[in-house]
Amino acid sequence: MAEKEPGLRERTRRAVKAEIAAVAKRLFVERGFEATTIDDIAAVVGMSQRSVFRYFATKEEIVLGGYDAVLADLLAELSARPAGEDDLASLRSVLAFLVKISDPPGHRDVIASALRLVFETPLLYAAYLEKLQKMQDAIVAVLFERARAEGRPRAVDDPEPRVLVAAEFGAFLAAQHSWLALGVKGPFAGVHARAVAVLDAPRGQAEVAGPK
Amino acid sequence: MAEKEPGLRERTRRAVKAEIAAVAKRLFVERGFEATTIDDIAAVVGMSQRSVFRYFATKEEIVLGGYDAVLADLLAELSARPAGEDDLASLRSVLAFLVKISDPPGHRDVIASALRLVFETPLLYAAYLEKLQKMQDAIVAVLFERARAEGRPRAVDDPEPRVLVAAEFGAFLAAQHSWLALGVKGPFAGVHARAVAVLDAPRGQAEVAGPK
DNA sequence: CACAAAGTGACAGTGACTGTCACGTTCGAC
DNA sequence: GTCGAACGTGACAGTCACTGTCACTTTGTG
Repeated sequence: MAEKEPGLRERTRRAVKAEIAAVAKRLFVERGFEATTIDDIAAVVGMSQRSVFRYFATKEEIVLGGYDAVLADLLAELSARPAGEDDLASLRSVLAFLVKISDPPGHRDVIASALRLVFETPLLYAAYLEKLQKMQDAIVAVLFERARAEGRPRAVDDPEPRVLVAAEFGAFLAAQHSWLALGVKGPFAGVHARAVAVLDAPRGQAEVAGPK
Repeated sequence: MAEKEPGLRERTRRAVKAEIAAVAKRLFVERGFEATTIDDIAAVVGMSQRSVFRYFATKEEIVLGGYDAVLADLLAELSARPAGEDDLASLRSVLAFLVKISDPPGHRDVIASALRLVFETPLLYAAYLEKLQKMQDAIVAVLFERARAEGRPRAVDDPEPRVLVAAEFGAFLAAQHSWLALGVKGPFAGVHARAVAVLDAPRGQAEVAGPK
């Protein structure tokens, strides 16, 4: 629906967008997100403030805009799951995808500074939480729809899909925090696996001997 | 630390604050959050825009400011738990408190419109997510500290407390969504219990027969 | 080449929020 | 009771994210 072959216009647009984002991210990391104005960014890129807003709707989008594409990919991954697969299994494959792109090989230092920026800037952190929530809402909608299509419709107030999705995303976010606390060293997948293990541990008697 | 006996100055301050909040919430529900300016509110209350900002740091705080007190109560509840109690049990008592105040008897219609306002206004929803996250962060910090004080310190990158807390809060939020989807009918505690049951169900084979 | 669509700069405007200052009120010491 | 300090407020000016508009240029297309 939106996937045509590039086309020169679209390609320049993407290039400009990428340049703005690159410049902006650098300034944000150097001076801080709030201390950097859109005019600063526009000046460095060499365009008017108005034009920057033609590429990004908000200041936060400059940093987090990439997650719109991620959301689309997540949904694609989800609808590629075999019919009849249970929700948790589908969900985990979606999360595995998210985990994969959260630690692209060879870019760990870039990811680290970006992650730090987002987690340490309240405005960005709030926007990030909103993005994660949007992903969850979209996934939940698909799970409801899938249940309906497979002849086992769920009541509108059935909390199960929401809870499952929220728990998985909660573990994902917790893993990102732990990874950051660790200095973004080592593969994220390992940290995430430990987080998911907490979810899988039988409830009611927490305290499974932790790795030490 | 902040709990002294009222004192006239403090009492008037709280009264004014409550009046601003009451007026603002009415206007927000009537005209929408974004369509209502601080000047509108100031005009109705009969004060200057500047003065409104002396009571509330941001527009969102007018609606969500109450959660600062909730956070304090949550932490009080948590530190009142018996030493040695396992994290999940303590956590559940904290959540029970949150559930309780989320459905105060006799105010369900007020809660319903407030909940709808928050969930349907992106700006407010993001701010609400941020508040919930702040609560989680504070609770996680206490759990880490408690573990240290009890002689079983956790590694800084141990994801367990974060995951447990995130899962519980995820279930809470999911329950609020389900409650809203249901039209805010019936006790919230019931909806919440169903949500928590999903967490407690053994993993790996989701699909426990749902209520029908 | 012509023409419509798309991109841009310049300008003005809104609204959330902040700093500052002068003025009036109030609280506590005496 | 009174007086000075602390506090609350209105008025005003300023910043910054964001939006609408318009005239102008650039560019893809037939």
